[in-house]
Amino acid sequence: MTQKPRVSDSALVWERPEPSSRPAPGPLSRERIVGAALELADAEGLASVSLRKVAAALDAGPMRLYGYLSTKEELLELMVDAVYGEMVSEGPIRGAWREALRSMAHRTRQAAAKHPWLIDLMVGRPHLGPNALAHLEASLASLSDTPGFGEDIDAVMQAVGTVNAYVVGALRNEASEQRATLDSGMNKTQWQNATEPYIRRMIATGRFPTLARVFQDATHPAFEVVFDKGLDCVLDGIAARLKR
Amino acid sequence: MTQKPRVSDSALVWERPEPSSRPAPGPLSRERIVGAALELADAEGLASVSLRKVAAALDAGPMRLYGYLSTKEELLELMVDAVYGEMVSEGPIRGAWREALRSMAHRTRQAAAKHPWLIDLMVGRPHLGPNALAHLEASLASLSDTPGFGEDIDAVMQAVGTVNAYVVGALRNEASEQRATLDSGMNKTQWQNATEPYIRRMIATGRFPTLARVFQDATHPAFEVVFDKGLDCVLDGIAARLKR
DNA sequence: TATCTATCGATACGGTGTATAAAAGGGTGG
DNA sequence: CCACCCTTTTATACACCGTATCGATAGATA
Repeated sequence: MTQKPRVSDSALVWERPEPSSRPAPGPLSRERIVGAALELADAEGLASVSLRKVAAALDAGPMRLYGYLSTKEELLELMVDAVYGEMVSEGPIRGAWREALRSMAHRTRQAAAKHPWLIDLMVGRPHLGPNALAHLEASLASLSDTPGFGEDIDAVMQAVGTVNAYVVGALRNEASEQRATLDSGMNKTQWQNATEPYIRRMIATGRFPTLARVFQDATHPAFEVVFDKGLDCVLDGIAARLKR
Repeated sequence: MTQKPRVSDSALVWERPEPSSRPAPGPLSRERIVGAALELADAEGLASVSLRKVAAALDAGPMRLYGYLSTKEELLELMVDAVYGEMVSEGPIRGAWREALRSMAHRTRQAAAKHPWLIDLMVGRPHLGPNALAHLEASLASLSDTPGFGEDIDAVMQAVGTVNAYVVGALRNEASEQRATLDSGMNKTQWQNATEPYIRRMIATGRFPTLARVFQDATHPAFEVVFDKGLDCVLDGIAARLKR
């Protein structure tokens, strides 16, 4: 049985790279499994994270993973918690409540930028892993000992929850807008060229006058600006309820 | 080839119901397809919405659907837009900007309550269907002619976007918390009994002092209360930025 | 009525998560 | 040192998925 040569590789050994260091077939661990899953997700998207592929990346059969996980869902939870770990390891949160909440939000946003699949996994599943709890604890702590909140633990919880809700929703917005361009094989201008005529035609029906004004007159700021403005808005709301 | 009898049915014709009026094998339409998909999703969850099952519900082969859709993704988009249609058909939005935004948020929340799968489909995909645009138009319109916003279309867009982001994030929170109990075959108390000891053990490590306080001292209000408080908070933030 | 064409359906392919059971491996008792 | 048992790993298999391909079929047109 002759091996089919891979045309993508050079024919000469000398300029052919070594077979990208496969992880030694040695012992497995949850950490290594999650690591492989993260790499796969970062490189090829969440859809490519299948138990078979993750296992293959570790030179193992799919069923081997079931010694460490009992469900694919658990693998996904571990992936989310691993990212929370990255966020927590950036160090403690400094500043008064407003700065604290803002930097929590920015950390999440950075994590979602680094791992575009994160936001998809954050929705639809509660975050109970140790790192997620640590992240939450950090948020709560930096609020609970700030002038204004004092002992009102309910207000702290409410504030953190509201900001988190906004952050998740806003990141989803960004993600779905960016993904629609990139995910479907099109590049950005291709997608714009595909959807803009549609929007323009819809507007031409006259049924969406305000939308038309948005389309024509509005300055469409960068994602980050929109995110920060909305965040400031939420923070203003918290501030307003604080001094009462 | 003898047909295997379905044990769930009575053996006697007399008390056996007629085969629940299958939709005549007649002509298909996008509307009928989406309707079948909605029914399936409402009854058995989003995971049961497969092209095969949807087609079967219409007495058709799976491939038949590809005359009306070119992808399962398109079916999902149509489902979302159908729900937007329900929301829009509840009539125009009344009141000044604050009431308007509040009722938009509540409409979305009601829709998500009626269709638990909705929030899963709202994330990860832009809402460009005609009904989604109508819903957005309604929001924008009711803000753009309200004292305070006046001509500032950017402010209108920002306000609507922020509220929408919060709503989606908050609904995701509710959904994932509720789903964790119901979705995994457990009922509510089962799930609580499964997770509470874990949380308690994590707290016992002493690494989460603030979380511990939340667990013990906080009053855990109903979902709706939390939602409304957060919403009011966001609205306060908008109000604060308005008078400036 | 005959032919063309658009639609539909059967089949098939490659993929998925995971249940089941055989195989292999390592540690322990005889 | 061998035989046994138990745990870990692997092979196989199942049911299901989205959808590409292509022959059958039926409706419309010449």
